[in-house]
Amino acid sequence: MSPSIFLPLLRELSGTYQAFEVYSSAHVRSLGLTPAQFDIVATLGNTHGMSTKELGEKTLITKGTLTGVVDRLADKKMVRRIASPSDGRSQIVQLTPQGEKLFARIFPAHLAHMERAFAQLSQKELNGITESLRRLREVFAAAHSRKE
Amino acid sequence: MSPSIFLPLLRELSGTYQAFEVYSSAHVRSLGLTPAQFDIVATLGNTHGMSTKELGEKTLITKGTLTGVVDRLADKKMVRRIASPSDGRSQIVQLTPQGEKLFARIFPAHLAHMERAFAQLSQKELNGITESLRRLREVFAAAHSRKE
DNA sequence: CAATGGTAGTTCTAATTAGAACCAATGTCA
DNA sequence: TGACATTGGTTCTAATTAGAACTACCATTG
Repeated sequence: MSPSIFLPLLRELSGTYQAFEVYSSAHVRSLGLTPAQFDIVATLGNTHGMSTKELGEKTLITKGTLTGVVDRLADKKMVRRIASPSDGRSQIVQLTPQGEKLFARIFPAHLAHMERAFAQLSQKELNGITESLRRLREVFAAAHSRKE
Repeated sequence: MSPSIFLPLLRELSGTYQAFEVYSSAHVRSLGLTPAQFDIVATLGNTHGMSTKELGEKTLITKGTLTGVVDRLADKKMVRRIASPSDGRSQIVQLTPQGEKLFARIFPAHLAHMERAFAQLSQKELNGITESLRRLREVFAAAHSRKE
């Protein structure tokens, strides 16, 4: 296989993700949160909280990073940590009432912002793109699990 | 439009990019470079150098970040900065002979690593995914340029 | 040619990032 | 039960990140 065959795909993947980041994170910052903080608040919204581990899995934020992000949200009184009743090692992170209010204010606003972008896509296009992404993810996951 | 319609796409985009990062950057680090540094070396390879501005456009690295990344590569004697002959504000960044050797060693190795992942995809799948990414990028770019 | 506005890079700050080392709690298994 | 590996979180370090303010250098226009 000639290498140049998949290089355009990689460039497009980086460029597309970058375009998403620029569009999304500018809006998130205008709401007063960093993208990582928004991710946490959005994930905790409408739940009773979850362990740091689970939060990391859902947000794709590494555990080492997560400690700092949660620390900063806790400083702002938006989340709190409570001990897990079932596992002495585990912390449950949950929104405070103030965090709930924040969630209610910014989450719909951000959804509306993203919706303005996606209005350009038909349902069929949307599904096709999602499927392409899923396939590509599988490819990397499979290659990764072959461990080399 | 119900919001939930595009959320799976966004999750998939993040997840796919993350899977790519994990697969690619673990290998890059094993070669002794950070992903950003690799990006710079790969972009400068087989050229006579380019301005910091151009380098930033090709690698999608912000100019503020770029200064530090190039600094570190310059510390390792892999790149050097020379004044632009035509523009007094501009710097040309180029690989040193040592940097060229590094490029020759790691670029093909990394390409081969990526190729192991892409071997699973047919040419047709590859084109389809690339097209999906391009379309999605357009959507964000268009929404972004409408400035809101 | 002087004023003015734009551009290329650097610097600064706050935050995120991955990865590795570490600690405490948990699970396993003989 | 007692050794031992595993797991959840924190801590530490080096690097990247975006964004904003700043400097130096163009370029344009009157």
